Amino acid sequence: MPDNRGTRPAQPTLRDVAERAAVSAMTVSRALRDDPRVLPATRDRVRAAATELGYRPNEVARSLRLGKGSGLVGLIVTNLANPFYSRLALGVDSVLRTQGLKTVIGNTAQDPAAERSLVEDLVARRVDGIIAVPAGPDQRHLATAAAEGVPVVLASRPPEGFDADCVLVDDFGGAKDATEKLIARGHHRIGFLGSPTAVYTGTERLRGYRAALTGAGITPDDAYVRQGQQQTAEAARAAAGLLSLPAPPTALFCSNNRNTIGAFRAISAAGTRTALAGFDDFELADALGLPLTLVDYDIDELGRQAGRMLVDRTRERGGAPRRTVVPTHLVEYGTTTTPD
Amino acid sequence: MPDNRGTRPAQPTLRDVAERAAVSAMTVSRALRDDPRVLPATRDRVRAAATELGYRPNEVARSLRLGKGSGLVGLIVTNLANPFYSRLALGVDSVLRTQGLKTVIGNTAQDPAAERSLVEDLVARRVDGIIAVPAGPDQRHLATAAAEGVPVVLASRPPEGFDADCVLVDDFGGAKDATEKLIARGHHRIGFLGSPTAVYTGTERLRGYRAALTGAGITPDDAYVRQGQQQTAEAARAAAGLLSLPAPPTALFCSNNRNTIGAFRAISAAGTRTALAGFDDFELADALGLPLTLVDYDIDELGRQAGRMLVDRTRERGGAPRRTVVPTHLVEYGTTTTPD
DNA sequence: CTGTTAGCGCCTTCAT
DNA sequence: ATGAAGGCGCTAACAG
Repeated sequence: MPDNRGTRPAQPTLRDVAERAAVSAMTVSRALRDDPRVLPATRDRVRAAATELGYRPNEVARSLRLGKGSGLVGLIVTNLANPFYSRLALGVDSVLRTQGLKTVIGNTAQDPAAERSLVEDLVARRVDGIIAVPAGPDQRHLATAAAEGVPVVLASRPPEGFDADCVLVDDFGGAKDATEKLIARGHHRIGFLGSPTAVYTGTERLRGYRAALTGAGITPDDAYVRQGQQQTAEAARAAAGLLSLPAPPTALFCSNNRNTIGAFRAISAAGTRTALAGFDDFELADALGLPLTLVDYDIDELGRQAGRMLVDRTRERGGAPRRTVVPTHLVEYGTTTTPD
Repeated sequence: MPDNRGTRPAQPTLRDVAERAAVSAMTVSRALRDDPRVLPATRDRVRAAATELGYRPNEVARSLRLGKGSGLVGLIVTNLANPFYSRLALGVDSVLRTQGLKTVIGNTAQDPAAERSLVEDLVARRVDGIIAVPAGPDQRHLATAAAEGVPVVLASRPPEGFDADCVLVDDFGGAKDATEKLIARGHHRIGFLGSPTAVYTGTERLRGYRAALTGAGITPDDAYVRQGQQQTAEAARAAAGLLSLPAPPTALFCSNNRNTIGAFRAISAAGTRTALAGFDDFELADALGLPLTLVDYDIDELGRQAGRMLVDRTRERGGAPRRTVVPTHLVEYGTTTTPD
């Protein structure tokens, strides 16, 4: 991998400003940071010199000297194009920016190797912390970072194999609620479409779905379960598969918005009256001309809580790891069908 | 604004590793970077010591010493929650990462002051460049950064008042094509819904809309033009306003996806057969049960080109500013209505 | 109020 | 093949 950090034309330094203002570098340093010990007249002179030279403090040097972090917090997500992650990022940033911290977003595109190298790079840059939505079950790179004293907060998944703060969604409860709603409407054969099995949120939501069935005296049937779809096209194919079973499900529960949208397309194409429910709200869900039950929750709040936890952790290291859970609620769009 | 960069527990440095491996710091530095001048045996010993200590090279110190950039590129956008910007970010990052550069995303939430301070911070961190989608017409902060030698690339808007590379979309042509399509279907009274007037893309698209009308011998009527809507709700209100005119437009052209979606909602609510066209494709556009003509273009490519331009610029400073334009094409969803 | 000294962690240069 | 000196730009600590 080529190292392309550019050769920068030399920028003026403290000393250049000092020379021009006929003071010492130290005085410039103080004047520019509004140290009250500097004579107002001197301060103004220094300021003027700095402006004339177009002086910019070098945050890199400052950071090194202060021996603290860089004022940066790394946020690791798998796919920024998913509105879920971009909203999360905004929530995180809204909190961090009030604390003078900058958010560096790293996109891993689901690649564990990319995630690992990203973490290493962030640690090397001495970030003040890392907020991550880990892609896979192997979190050793995060464990290492945490062990080296970098505050780590996980969002939407719990830590595996080490201790860290985390902010979760009520995956189990939300999935159970939505499935129960379908059951209450008279559905017995309910299909499940979900993300890869290795993903925590996926398995929790599957658990919730099964719990709802069991609680209603319905035996979960794995023939109605399709897991592993990440894109809407795959999800549509999986849904079509379920719909063409000899005894097709009369309702589908989808564990995330990619699967819900895919299922919607499959149902539209098949022309059936299959009821649809899913995890995650999404734009235009109300305009699809199909009844839809969605498990909604405050993504921004998820991000804000993650940001707050990280800030707390930069202040008080040590202490037991904290875990909070963001609640979910059901949203209904259109009118819901009942089985024939 | 509190400065919350955390106090980090001391991490092992080169010297710590040197002591443990019983060599000098210099040798450690070389060994860790695979300098061939180091005896393999020594190198292994050093490596072992580094691992045992959990040593991580300090990128901050490295960066300072090398006197080059930080290996970071700042990307400034107004609203990450808009899929347009998150896709752009992915396109940019896909190019930069192959060059060993990291993308730092800054969200300004349309606030010019936030944008200014973001630029300053990036310059202070000695980023290797800045890619920006400026929020407003005042670009002096970017001009300053450029003048100080930081490569600046603008995406989707041209530089105002200074020279810089930029990557644009064929705003004029796309808007003209879409409007002509509506005209070809027999529409004469065509409304326009757009973003704030100060935004370049908005004015270009308005120009395209007007050019199509004029070209067809229709006199543009400002009574059919509504500008300034940023959110779908405002756009829906503006569209409803047009639809309730004495002689309502039989078709609407929207200058971005927020306005298109708002217009869609207004048309649905009003129950009219108003034809709809807009700039930007969006997910589920095909599922709205309404005919829709959209101006589509490759956002990722926009990002990739911006990334490439920046990389080029870090290598060869100087030279005339470059400007490229990403082409657009029309996409049709559903069947299109003709005026009564 | 201002200046001097020293050093953050690393790497270039020049010895050895 | 390895090491010692010096300094990147900045600031804390201690003069004066």
